[in-house]
Amino acid sequence: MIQPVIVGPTRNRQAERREATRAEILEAAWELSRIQGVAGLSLRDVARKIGMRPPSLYWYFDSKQAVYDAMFAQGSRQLLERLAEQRWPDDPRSILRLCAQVFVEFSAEDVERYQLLFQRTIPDFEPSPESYALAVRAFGEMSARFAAAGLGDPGHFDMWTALVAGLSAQQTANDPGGDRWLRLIDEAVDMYADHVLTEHDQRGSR
Amino acid sequence: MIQPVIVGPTRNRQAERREATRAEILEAAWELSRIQGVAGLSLRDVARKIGMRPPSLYWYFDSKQAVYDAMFAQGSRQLLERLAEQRWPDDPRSILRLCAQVFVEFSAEDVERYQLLFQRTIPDFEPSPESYALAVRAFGEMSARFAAAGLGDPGHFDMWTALVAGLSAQQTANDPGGDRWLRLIDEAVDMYADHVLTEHDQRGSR
DNA sequence: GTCTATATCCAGATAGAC
DNA sequence: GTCTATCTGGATATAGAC
Repeated sequence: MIQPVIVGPTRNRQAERREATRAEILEAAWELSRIQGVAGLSLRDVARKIGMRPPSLYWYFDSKQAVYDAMFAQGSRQLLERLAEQRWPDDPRSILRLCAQVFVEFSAEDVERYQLLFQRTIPDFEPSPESYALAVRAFGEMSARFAAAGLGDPGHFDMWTALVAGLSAQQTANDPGGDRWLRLIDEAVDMYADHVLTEHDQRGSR
Repeated sequence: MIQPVIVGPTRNRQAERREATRAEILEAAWELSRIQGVAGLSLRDVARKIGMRPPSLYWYFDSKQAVYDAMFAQGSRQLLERLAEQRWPDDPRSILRLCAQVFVEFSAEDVERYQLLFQRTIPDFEPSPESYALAVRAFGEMSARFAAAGLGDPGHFDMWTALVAGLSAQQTANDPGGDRWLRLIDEAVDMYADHVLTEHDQRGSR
């Protein structure tokens, strides 16, 4: 889904073609990741899948790291889109519920994407600052929704990321394709909301 | 920490020596995993680290998978030990707190062990039934503590695993070596306990 | 038990022709 | 843009001597 950047009135057909092929490469990389795991991805297989020889890929990407980086950026952009296309409610509890649903479902629907974006388990891969900034922006969007719900406390947001990350991790690792943890989303949100939307500080009770 | 199985009065010194070397190999494997990631482990490096040539390892382990499997079993046994050595309180809330502390700290103190045991992200590795049974036993122990606290509902236990897995995942992935999520443990347990220890069913309020 | 030597295969990446 | 040919290095694993 990488869109070519059209800089002026002179559309560059070559650049467009190049971007299209880059997108094709990334699509093949994602498909293979879903079969053999994103950590087990090989450029040879990617090339074969799209009917190319491996060296030709290097005209489109400088290295395997660059492919991973583009995948990381693409995944982050997909999450940003997903967040942007929601009709956000006003009620704080509804905001929390929608936010959790979007994130956990986004995670569960593509385990390898989840792993690449959030688990950081691929040896020697770290996203570039530009790509990482996209992921940060996605969390910034969610955080902004929280602020809109009147939940500005950063500690509360950390607690929330732990909760949705946990549901996502358990769902993807222990019941992939099922809904054993997905169906706990609403209950988890209620638990969190009950904890966080009450005015009185409960820390005294520990 | 693999203990030799002493089958009778005739202690087999050879077998003991063999087990000691196996333990040495595993220790080296863990150390290298902490440097280059458990997914990036190579038997060449393991061999070099203990002053052997790579083929010699095959006298101790049939394959790389067997090494991973032994590491998996070892990690599970460590968690079982950790659970067994606690002095468990009677109060339900205290049980929950101790249980969360043990698990999250166990996860945070060794990211690679956490990844091998719970994230399942190594291409082509699946634990053997025997090793997996150890991990299941560890969760069984925790589940038994829950039952002792009067929390028999399996859905509640799933929610609890999500919560502690989330704290662990966020801590290990986003603040390794720090305590940004570790310090939320008690608050998380309170949140969970408030939710789960109340008698009235809160689902009607959704 | 540990070694040397080797088989087999795969990986990422580059040079340079066309 | 894509290819062939190749470099370089890595991996797991086996055969067989000692």
